[in-house]
Amino acid sequence: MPELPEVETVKNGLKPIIGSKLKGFIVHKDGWRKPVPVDKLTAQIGKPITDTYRRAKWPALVFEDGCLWMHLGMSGQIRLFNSDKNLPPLEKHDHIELFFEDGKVIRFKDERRFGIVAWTDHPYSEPPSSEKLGPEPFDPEWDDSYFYKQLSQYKTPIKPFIMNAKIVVGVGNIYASEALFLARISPLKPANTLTKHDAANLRGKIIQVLQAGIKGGGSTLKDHRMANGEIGDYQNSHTVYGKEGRPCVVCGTPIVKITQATRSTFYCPSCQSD
DNA sequence: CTAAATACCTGATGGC
DNA sequence: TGCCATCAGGTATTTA
Repeated sequence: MPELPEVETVKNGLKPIIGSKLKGFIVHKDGWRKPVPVDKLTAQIGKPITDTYRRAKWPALVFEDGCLWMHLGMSGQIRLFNSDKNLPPLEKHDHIELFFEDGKVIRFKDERRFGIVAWTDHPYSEPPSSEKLGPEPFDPEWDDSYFYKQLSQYKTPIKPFIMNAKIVVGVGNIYASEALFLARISPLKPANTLTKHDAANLRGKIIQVLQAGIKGGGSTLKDHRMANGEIGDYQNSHTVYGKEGRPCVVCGTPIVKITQATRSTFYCPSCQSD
């Protein structure tokens, strides 16, 4: 599911858990890419959630002395139930359950198990990403001159470039194609060939599509769910992603699908010509 | 150092 | 109906 808008939607939907104290948990299935931090979580029993948080595509439950991260991988869902009475039956890939003293329950489901459950000491710490993460797209630190300077240093095609979390976090395969379409920039264009005007334009469109995605509750292609189980809406606003062969909404030219860095890219070869 | 390829895992879909 | 190949929101690790 999860690019920035989907993770932000999940994080916001988990807000009602703030103030609830952890009562216990069950790991129905372990054997993830990283082991579930059972000892760290056990140490939090009796302690309250103080906030919910997001950094890049990592959502977290914040405790007084650390963060429980639940990265959603490609197919993860985090569901919040207000009462342990009349809980729906456990589903096949509900792998972890958190129980709270007030009866609330959080279930982490992940069919493909590309997700990661991890603990870091200190609230609002950086997530356990393997590489140092770049700036948040909505952070004023990520401005036009910073972005342009980054662009000028690499010849990587712009589409995989903006998906690189070292450059800016949160942009995944859907929103990268959508932002480039709005900016009328070819996904194949080398990063260092963008002008200052292109950079400012693209930065604005990235922010625009991410904000619109959040407003729409994220894009549900298959797995994305809000914390209350509802699907997102923003897939209905996609202009190019998944639209291969369909007419461009601007000029009518059929949308083309190509592969870049092993990922599908969709674009209008007319509006987004080199 | 960068950049590209591969691996991780389950399930849906389409061709034959 | 079955079997095989391909593809899917991401990222950590390996290979060049």
